[in-house]
Amino acid sequence: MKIATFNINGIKARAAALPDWLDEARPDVALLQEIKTVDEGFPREMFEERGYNVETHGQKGFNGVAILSKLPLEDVSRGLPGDDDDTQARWIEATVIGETAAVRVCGLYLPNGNPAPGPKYDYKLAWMARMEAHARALLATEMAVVLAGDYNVIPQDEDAARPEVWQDDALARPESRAAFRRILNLGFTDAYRARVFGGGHYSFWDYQAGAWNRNDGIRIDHLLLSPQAADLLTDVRIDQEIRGREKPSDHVPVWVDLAA
DNA sequence: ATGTCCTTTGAGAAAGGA
Repeated sequence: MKIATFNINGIKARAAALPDWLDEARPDVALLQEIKTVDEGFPREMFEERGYNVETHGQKGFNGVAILSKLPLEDVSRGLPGDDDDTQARWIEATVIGETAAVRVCGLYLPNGNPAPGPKYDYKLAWMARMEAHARALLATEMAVVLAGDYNVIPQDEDAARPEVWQDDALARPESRAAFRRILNLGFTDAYRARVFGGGHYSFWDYQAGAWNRNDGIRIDHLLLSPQAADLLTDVRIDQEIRGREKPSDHVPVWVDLAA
């Protein structure tokens, strides 16, 4: 079961690049972030005609997440538990019925948090605390669980081409990194780091200042695997070349293959 | 290099977010 995460930065703007990538990469499941549309505005047919089931959790103008799946989906849930007043569309989860195992997949768009310090940073850290609580509950189910999305967290200095630039940024500040580690320490595996070591591996390059051409990137899109999912891991990859194409997102897809 | 892109508002250009 090939499961990908991809922050597409607007479904309307990616109407060509996203189907092109889907046709080549052929993921069984694609978790999309920043669809930047309400549910009614999402072009479901574009994906249904390719054999995908479509579940969205949209919002006007920004945020918004979606699940595309060639396999059956059950028990779809929208929104991160823990704060009924939080109306931002940043979380969707569902159970994917694979040939040999069911996988609980969660698609997440973690708050950016800048400027830090400030209310947006407070929201980010509060959101991460809620995510930790929910991740703990998911672990308790003993299912194979995949937490995949745009984490807006640079886990370590090796995950940035120029770590000194990000030192005081909400994506790399100690509190953000510690909150990310707390989730890992529950028993999750950063799928990419289970297989690939060292620097130079990024999932985001800013549109500004020729960041892509200078390979001035950061690794902020992650797939965290519960022990039951980590045991099924057979492959992981960043589809980096997508960033060099026409009208790209500023993020690229990251995917895992699970024996499920 | 204060360097870009995407969306909304509202009807052209500017803001907010990233």
